[in-house]
Amino acid sequence: MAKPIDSLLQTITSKITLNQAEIDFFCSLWKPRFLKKGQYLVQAGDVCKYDSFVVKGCLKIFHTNWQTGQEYILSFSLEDWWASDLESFVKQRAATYDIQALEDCQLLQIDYPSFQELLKQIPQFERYFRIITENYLFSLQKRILGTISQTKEERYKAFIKQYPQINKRLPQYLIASYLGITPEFLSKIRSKKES
Amino acid sequence: MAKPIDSLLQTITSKITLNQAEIDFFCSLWKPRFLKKGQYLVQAGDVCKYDSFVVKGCLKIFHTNWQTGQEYILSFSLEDWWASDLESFVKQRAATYDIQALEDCQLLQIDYPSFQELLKQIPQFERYFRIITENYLFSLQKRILGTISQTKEERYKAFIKQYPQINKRLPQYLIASYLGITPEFLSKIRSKKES
DNA sequence: CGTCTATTTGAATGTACTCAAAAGCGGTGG
DNA sequence: CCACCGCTTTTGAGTACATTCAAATAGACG
Repeated sequence: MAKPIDSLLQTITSKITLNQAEIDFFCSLWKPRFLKKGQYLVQAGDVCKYDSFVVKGCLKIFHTNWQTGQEYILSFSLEDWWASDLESFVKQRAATYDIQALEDCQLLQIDYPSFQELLKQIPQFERYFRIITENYLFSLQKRILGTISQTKEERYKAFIKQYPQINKRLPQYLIASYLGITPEFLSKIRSKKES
Repeated sequence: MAKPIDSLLQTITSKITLNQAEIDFFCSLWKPRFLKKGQYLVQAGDVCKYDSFVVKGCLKIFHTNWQTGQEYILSFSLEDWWASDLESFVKQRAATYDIQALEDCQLLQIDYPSFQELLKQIPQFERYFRIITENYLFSLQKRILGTISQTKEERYKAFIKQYPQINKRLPQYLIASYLGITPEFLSKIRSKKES
């Protein structure tokens, strides 16, 4: 039966090759963590002590405007992806984002000292995290181009094409927040398409 | 008298420490390149063969919609920053962006094999490029939050606050393209502020 | 001075939002 | 089993934000 660590290990070894001693060391650094739906993984203002890998479940990374109480979702973290305020984690500074579980979640966590030790002991991870950071960056560049070149309706259509499973899995008001549109307007877009 | 390579070296050594042999090796990998205003550094469809450091001048990285001919500026590259289609460079695939000089430019370039050799010979650079990639990523995250949470007028105000020098240096229609607004509307925003 | 390009201005239009009310939907307890 | 509660989605009217298009003005450069 598959252990939680296996999905993390598989994600890693699809990009870099490790020997058994490295695998054992790597696996020893991660601790399981469970979150109930609604629980916070990180709260803005705190230092993000852990980088978390999502084994099962789904979270939102968002910013809250304290003037209006309005939430803006920066991204969702689903299975086989990461959930952290990366800037807070790598600089060990106060987080600017909140991270909250949208479903019951199973995570694997590494703390900052262990993360530094990992990079030191197995320098390949320096490369690994450079590459996944780059790939995330490329997706953000595409998203920015979308926001400056498309109408909100076009952005929604592109979203359901790229992430059909997220669109089905999450309520409309969260999708709307991610896209930067009102739930009412998203409702109108959706009803338009079916006619 | 300062050589072009000095500004690159200073940027690098502000984050990592190199010995003299490493400095010499590093400097040997970069070749100067000059561009006249209007010249292309990269054209969409080509493979981005070089990573370029901007010693002097200014370029735009943009995407062209072939249906409409409309250009959308992803970012500007000014002194002490980089100009490349990073995804094209690191994966040696066809570029999706064009890069064009907005002024006469002085660059330093490294080709892909030399870049790989640099990472291999001096693994510290693996770390260095991970860190600057992360920092660029954080700025993109903030930009995305801006696009989903602010009106276009608010985005312009945030832009001039963050990049007053770019706002003065470049014509309005380029700023408008970067912000994803029309030049006419930007004109109206600007005239409003002065009243 | 003339030409080319960039900016400004205004009217008409389109896109998306606000606000309010109604309808849908899932869970819980009587 | 149904009634009620809380939360999400839908719908519509009115409004605000931003665009399009066209024409006038301003600036840069030879």
